Amino acid sequence: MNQKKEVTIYDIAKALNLSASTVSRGLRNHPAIRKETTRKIIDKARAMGYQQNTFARNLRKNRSNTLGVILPRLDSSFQSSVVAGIEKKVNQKGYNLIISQSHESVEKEKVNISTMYNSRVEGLLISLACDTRDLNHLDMFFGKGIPVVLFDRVKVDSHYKCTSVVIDNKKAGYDATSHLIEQGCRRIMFIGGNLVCNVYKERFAGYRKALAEHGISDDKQLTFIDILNEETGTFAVEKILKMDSPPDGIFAANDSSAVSVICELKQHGIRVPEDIAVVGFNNVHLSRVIEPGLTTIHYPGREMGEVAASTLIEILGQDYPVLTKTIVLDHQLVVRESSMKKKPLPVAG
Amino acid sequence: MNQKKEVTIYDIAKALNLSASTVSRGLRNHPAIRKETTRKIIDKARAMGYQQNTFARNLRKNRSNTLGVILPRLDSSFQSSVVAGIEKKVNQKGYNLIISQSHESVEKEKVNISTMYNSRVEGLLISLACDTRDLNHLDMFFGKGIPVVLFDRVKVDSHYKCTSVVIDNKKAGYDATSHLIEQGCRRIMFIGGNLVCNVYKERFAGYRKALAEHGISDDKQLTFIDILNEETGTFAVEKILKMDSPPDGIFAANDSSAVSVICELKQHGIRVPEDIAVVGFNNVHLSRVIEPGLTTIHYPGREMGEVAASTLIEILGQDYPVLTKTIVLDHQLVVRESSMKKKPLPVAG
DNA sequence: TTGAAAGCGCTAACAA
DNA sequence: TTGTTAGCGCTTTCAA
Repeated sequence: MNQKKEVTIYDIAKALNLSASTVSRGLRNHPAIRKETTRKIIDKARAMGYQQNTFARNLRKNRSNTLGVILPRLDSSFQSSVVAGIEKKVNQKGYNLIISQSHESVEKEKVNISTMYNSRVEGLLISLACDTRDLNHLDMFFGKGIPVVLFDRVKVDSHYKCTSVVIDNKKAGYDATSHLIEQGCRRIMFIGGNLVCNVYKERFAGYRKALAEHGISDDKQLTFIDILNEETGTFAVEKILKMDSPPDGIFAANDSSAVSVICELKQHGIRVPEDIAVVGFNNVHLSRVIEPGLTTIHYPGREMGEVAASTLIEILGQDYPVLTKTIVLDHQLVVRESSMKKKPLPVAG
Repeated sequence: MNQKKEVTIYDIAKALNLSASTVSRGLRNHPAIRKETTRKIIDKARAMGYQQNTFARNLRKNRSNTLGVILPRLDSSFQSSVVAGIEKKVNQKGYNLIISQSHESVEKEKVNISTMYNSRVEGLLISLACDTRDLNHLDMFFGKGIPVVLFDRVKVDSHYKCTSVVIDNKKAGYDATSHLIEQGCRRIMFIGGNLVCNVYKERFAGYRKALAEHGISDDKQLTFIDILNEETGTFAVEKILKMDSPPDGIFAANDSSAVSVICELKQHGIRVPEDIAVVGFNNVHLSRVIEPGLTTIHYPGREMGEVAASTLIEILGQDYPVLTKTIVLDHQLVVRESSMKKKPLPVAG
């Protein structure tokens, strides 16, 4: 396929009886070229169907004009909204974007990082796989001074200089748990993902802090760690059913697990929130649709993507950028029926 | 940033007292090079931190090793699962992937197409914006023989040669509507998006065919065309409430609108399925969570992405590829409670 | 205001 | 089995 010879600046030069350098300048609107000449060059280029050869340009200028994103999975409603935000910003600023998924595995993540490096991305946006324990595999980027911006799933490591965009997960976990306590819950179960991952670790820390502050002793039995997805509920509820003294509240570290827990509880005739109140995390669309409506932490995915992308692009434009900034976005507790033990049920929000 | 001089094959050649071409060959495991030499070259390259320069290689070989995807939006649970499938396959085959969103606008789509073209993608995967009326803006690709694979939102145009991956939307619309008729519905409302878009147009055609076959005259009042999203229900139900003889069934051309319709109906005390039965389209996770469970058309997003990507890569590998193939994936009607007027409600599936 | 020439790093045809 | 050489298309320095 794709045989036809490309039109080059030499072809344009010949057609116009100019030199290639003049054409090159004209095409980029160089001030040293006479307006008329520039005009002629651009017209001719269009007429001949000229298309600039990015490789030659990049080779010459040693720039790729491309940014990379690596994230655990694209088919997650939260993560895809983050990428949507990233893509929008990056595109706006005239960069290209290459994307890959780590499928929640450090090993795949390493491969992706190499690929990005070899593609000579000028900057990298990354949300870590849940089993990533350190940032060593990003060494090649740090070593060459290619800026890396971590978002959402980050790792703080004083050794490496990079920017992060996050929310205050500990505070959010604290807010969620405190809300359950205010609603009268005393035995609150935590359902979370791999604690190697900052988001779950911190949400868990916030949960424990809230319990401690209210003098509630924390019962190991009430900690349930697993992969969080649409099946989490099956296993979590199975565990609950076997307990001598079951929980009266659940804080699940993401919405899909929270929703699956609610579905499963309902199937076993356990009432939500009367028997067990539930709070989730993320405020995905689902949480407004399920009955009872899911109380959850709202958390701006699209915005997080836009901020991460803007920050990276900003760094790229600076000669002496600050590389260790941490940007913390706001979160809010959105109260719906799934946690309202006290007041009469309001209309779904 | 990024000042350090790169290691090139010349540096390796010098260090090893070889020529650059030998190094180039060794690096790619060329059979003509002695095993021992190859080994030495590779070791040295690693030791020196050599990183191959893709631009020079691409410039020389006139290949980019990159594929492009353009789709309406990344933050849609269906579309993001398609991209997830695409990314996986493309990555597996060693290509890079660049992605952009048209935000459902032909104009943005045109810009994206140009960018992809300028990035010299070797092939393009595209799901059209809903207001795209023809494929003229893809001319540059066809003209240069760069293969284009359309998926999901396609346009059939005998003028252009390209491959499509779709489902049989008309049949699916027919299936959905027939099911409602079997359940005893006689006044069935169609809720769809812009009919310029093949998926809505065909689902509508299937709907009308089913009505016609059952001798149900079709009432213009029962056709509701709008942007399909989480707010569609508000407007659709508003219309229903004003009708003299309201529908007893609704076929909504995607799940998010179907779900929003159900929520809105319930809020107005209209029972689903008793008063109005509802069928959606896509089988997103949501449809299993809402109550009553949403009857819908299952439609394999991830698989569609994988098939589209594989097809494109296959074409790229052929000297005389067949470019006008249409691949039709299976769909199935998934029956849940939202449409079960007749039988007692089964357990949610 | 324009042109000549060198070179970015790599590959491949041809020669040895 | 290895080396020589030319050139992919562009930008940029230096000269005119």
